[in-house]
Amino acid sequence: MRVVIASCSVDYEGRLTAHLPLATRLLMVKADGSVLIHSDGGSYKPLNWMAPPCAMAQVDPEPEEAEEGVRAVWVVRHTKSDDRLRIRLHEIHADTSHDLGVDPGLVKDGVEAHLQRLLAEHITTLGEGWTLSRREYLTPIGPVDILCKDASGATVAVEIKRRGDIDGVEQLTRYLELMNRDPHLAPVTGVFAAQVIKPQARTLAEDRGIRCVVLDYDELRGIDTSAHRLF
Amino acid sequence: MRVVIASCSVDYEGRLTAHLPLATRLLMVKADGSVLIHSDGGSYKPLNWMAPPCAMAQVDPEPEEAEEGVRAVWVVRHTKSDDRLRIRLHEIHADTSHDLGVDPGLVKDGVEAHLQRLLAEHITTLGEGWTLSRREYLTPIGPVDILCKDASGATVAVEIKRRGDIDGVEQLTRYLELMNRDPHLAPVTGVFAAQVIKPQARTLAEDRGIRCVVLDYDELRGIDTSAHRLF
DNA sequence: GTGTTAATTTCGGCT
DNA sequence: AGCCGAAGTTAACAC
Repeated sequence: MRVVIASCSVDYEGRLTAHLPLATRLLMVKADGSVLIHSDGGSYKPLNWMAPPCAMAQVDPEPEEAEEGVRAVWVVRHTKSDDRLRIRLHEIHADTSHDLGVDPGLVKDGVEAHLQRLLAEHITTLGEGWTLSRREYLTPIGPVDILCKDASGATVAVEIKRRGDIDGVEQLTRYLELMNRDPHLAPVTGVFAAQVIKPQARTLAEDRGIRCVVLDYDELRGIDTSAHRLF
Repeated sequence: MRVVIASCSVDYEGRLTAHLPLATRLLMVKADGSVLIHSDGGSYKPLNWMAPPCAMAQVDPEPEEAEEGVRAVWVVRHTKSDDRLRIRLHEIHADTSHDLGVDPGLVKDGVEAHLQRLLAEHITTLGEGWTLSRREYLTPIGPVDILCKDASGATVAVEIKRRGDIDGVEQLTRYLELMNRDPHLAPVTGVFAAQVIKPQARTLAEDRGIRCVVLDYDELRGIDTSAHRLF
């Protein structure tokens, strides 16, 4: 990885056109050729960048650029699309390279898949006497997160989200429409389960006869929260 | 901005739990206290990070950590939520700081807002004799991008996307349902306009009687594409 | 490889 | 400040 601290201006042309005026920034060139241009604030998103696969070439400044104090010009081109980045370097404050090797990668825990597994294991959270039929029940238009039966034996489709938005309600609605056309399955009712349900999503869901359930991750997970205190 | 190259392991606890095994990485500490942990690949998203507002404190390694070769431990805590990051530094290869100043920020051109303005200005792109009624026509469930009339004077709602996906069709469908319930507006037909329309979105739209139109940005913009060649 | 869905999304606009 | 929709989204997963 190459790290350069320099004052620079940048132009991007591709899916849109964008320009960065002259200022001091951090330029990161990764082993795969990708380039990141970071300022000293904001969040993890760079001001500008080029995603791999791409290639960087250092070219001579145009005469006009040289007059304006440009010492070097990097042209970065995407290999597949015609996205391109022109970085004009003025003053270079630092330029170092380091061999980082391949990263073993991030290990995650606690995302939607976990919510789904936990809810499947504790399906009675949705109601006394409910039973699990299938997880990831495949339909031609996508997988239904959980298919179960309520106490009366009626089929229920459950859509699980971390954050319950209008999109999730639409998704569940499509599944329900499809399944209710199948005489082997119909009638199927819906449950929209999420850690947070947005008011608009709740309104839409209830208007369509879909029940909303707010999930408590820690409650579902149980009492094994005490172990492995790192902080 | 502080830039550190070091072998490290990282644990995150917050909205989820995540762990990074020991490896050499780049650590970026920005002026606002935010921390980014980058590997030498992937794209602009860091392996792990802490968003501002947050604060970093260097603490002593636990005895076990010291035995494993940990030279320093950074604990980064988010100021508002209880998200936290524990970074264990083993070998430190570089540690530099630079004053970057405030960034003037990115100037963009060519996103959805531009498409909408251009199409509104050239509404006859959709058909001879069509006329613009309103841009951003507000409904209780959101704004309709463009409301116009076709050559026969019938009302048409236009949804504009850069990339036409199934979501956009659902959005337009909701607007159409709502507007067609209003006797002052009905009947309203729909046009789904985008630079690219995905096959599934097209199928869904046409199945619902919504016309699909592919927009050519350069064509809408006119012939002033020749100026300002940077590449 | 293509398409679909989630994300510690981030970012901007508007109410 | 909160809500909603877009993003040069990126990333993971299924087909």
